[in-house]
Amino acid sequence: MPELKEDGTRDALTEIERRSIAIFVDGVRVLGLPGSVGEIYGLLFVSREPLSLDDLVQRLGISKGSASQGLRTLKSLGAVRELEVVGVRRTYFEAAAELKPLVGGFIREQVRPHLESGETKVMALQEAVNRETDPAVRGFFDERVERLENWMRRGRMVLPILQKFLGQ
Amino acid sequence: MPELKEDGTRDALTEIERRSIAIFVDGVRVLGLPGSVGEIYGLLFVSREPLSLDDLVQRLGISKGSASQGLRTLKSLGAVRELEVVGVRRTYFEAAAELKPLVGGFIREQVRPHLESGETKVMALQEAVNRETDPAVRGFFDERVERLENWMRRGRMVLPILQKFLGQ
DNA sequence: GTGAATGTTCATTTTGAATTGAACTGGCAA
DNA sequence: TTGCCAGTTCAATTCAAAATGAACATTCAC
Repeated sequence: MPELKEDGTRDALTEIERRSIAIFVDGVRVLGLPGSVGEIYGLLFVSREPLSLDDLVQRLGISKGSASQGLRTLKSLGAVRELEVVGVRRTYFEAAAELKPLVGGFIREQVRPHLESGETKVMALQEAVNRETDPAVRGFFDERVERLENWMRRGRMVLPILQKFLGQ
Repeated sequence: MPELKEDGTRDALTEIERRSIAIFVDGVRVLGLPGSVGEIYGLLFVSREPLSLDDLVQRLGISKGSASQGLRTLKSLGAVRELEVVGVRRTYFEAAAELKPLVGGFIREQVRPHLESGETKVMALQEAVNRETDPAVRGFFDERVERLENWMRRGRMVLPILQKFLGQ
């Protein structure tokens, strides 16, 4: 059930807002993040004024829970800036729209952890292969493990290149 | 319900097979592909003999439907080679384990389509913005659209760099 | 302090993607 | 021709991730 303002109405999204949201919902889905994160970022991206959590809840018709969790994710990625206004309790958010920190945040939060868990798993495979004694079989498995290690190495090396290229 | 051999048994996976599968299930999940695709590739990757669809069904305990669909995906990515043996109807598969074509296949099948649909959406946003008349508002939206176009451009440009770096 | 406003957490529900499995297709063999 | 084998398709089911919303903090205002 969509959340409504106290008067029971809800400001409809403009076409521009809807199109921006559509772009980022798709974008974050590709990156493996939930759609609500894309909705929030997409709306902030075309907002001239910063928005509060309650603004997001009302305009997007999502739950407070989703908005809170989505904002947490965006903060961890460095994709939103938090604006503390003196004398006002509510915190406001705006989109951080510079590519470099976005790419950096994504690599740090999403890519590196996966790479690392992959490396752990390859090491475990390596050990299982070391227990193999038949030399013919062993040669084949060694080649496979070596290949995986090579892929991992390239994965690690490509990240700084990506950052350099996409940053600024 | 897992598929069984006619005698009701099923060859258990070796530790090496299980570890390889675990690596690739994770790997393909990150890329947004279903886990069964990772299971199939993971098993093929450490198989010294090519395997048939029925072999995969039996060893992995997945349905014929999953195996068929998974193999189709892997073929489209160029991640498996099909071996036609003369006089034998069954077709056999082996893992294509060279990084370059894998990266190329992934970019062609998964990345480019998303990039293109993104570009279409940005164009639609552009048009909506063009209908905006208030000059102050217009300036802000123009800057946002320009930024998106810049991101798309970089996305397109980074692909060949990735390919060059990961290929060979 | 107390109450109201803001935001978080998490058990439950919902939703959509993955998987199943039965029906089907196409081709080969006898 | 008939029957069988290998593989595909797709409607129905299952399952995991996302979203909800009510209960729970926290903090500010008075």
